[in-house]
Amino acid sequence: MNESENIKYTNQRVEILDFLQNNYTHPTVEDVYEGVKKKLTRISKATVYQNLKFLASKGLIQEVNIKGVSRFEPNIKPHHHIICKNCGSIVDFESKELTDFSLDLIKKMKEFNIESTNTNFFGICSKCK
Amino acid sequence: MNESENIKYTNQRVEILDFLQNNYTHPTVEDVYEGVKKKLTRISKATVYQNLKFLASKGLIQEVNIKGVSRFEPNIKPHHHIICKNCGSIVDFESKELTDFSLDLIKKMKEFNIESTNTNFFGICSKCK
DNA sequence: ATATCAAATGATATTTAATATTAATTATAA
DNA sequence: TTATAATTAATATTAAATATCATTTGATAT
Repeated sequence: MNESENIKYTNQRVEILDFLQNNYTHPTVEDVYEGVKKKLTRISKATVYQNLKFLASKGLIQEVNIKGVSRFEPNIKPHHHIICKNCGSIVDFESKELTDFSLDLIKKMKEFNIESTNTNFFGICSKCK
Repeated sequence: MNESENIKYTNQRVEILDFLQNNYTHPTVEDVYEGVKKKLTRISKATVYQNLKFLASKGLIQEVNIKGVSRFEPNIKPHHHIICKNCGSIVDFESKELTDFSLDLIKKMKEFNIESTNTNFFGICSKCK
């Protein structure tokens, strides 16, 4: 983190960030809460909510909403998601090519000031088929 | 609708479908409820929920989840969305080119059986900037 | 035209995700 | 070490969505 920003490194915050940086399954708040509780048994779910929002606002993690629920991931590079319609599992798909293609296509849209783009792919994963 | 499927055309269902087919603002359930209530004053919100789900399952409308809330639209062709980060307004972006490009890119992903794709563009709309 | 019956409705209760409030606690910098 | 601003934890509240179920309705066969 950026020392000029005066960020407090509390135990809770460190554990939440650590949990997420070792987890590429796109966990929900509930998942993070359950995971972190193993080390910090007295942590409150509100703290998990607050810190996930906070860490995302600082750009240290990324929030992604899938089918109405927020999920969090350590991969902060622009990327896309492949989502299983059946089990809901999510896999990252990094493709600068796709991001660039999308942004290039949208340039003609003068009314909107486009800043970012992301593509979701829906299908059936190998486990489910 | 498909007559072989034995679908009941209730007043409520017809009004909900009609409301949506004249509305390209991607209304929420609440929006649809408020809109339809003008004609069917005694309609229940549960009925709106049920019918929107039903109509989407029949492919007559499309459900899209933006920032955690479900929205519904009459445009059932594959398309993409441009979303204002500030006011939340949503504009359709039809581009077979982008859909095809995306699907073509993902073909190498043998584990997943990809069926569809959609891209969200985030930015600031003309009103907000 | 009427009876039948599965489907749909509406009212309400419940669940779930997320946010808000606030007193007590804690991390940092002076 | 102290001051103080941020953070925590517990709880309350809100909002979206789903579940339940008695009653009603619409399509079909007669």
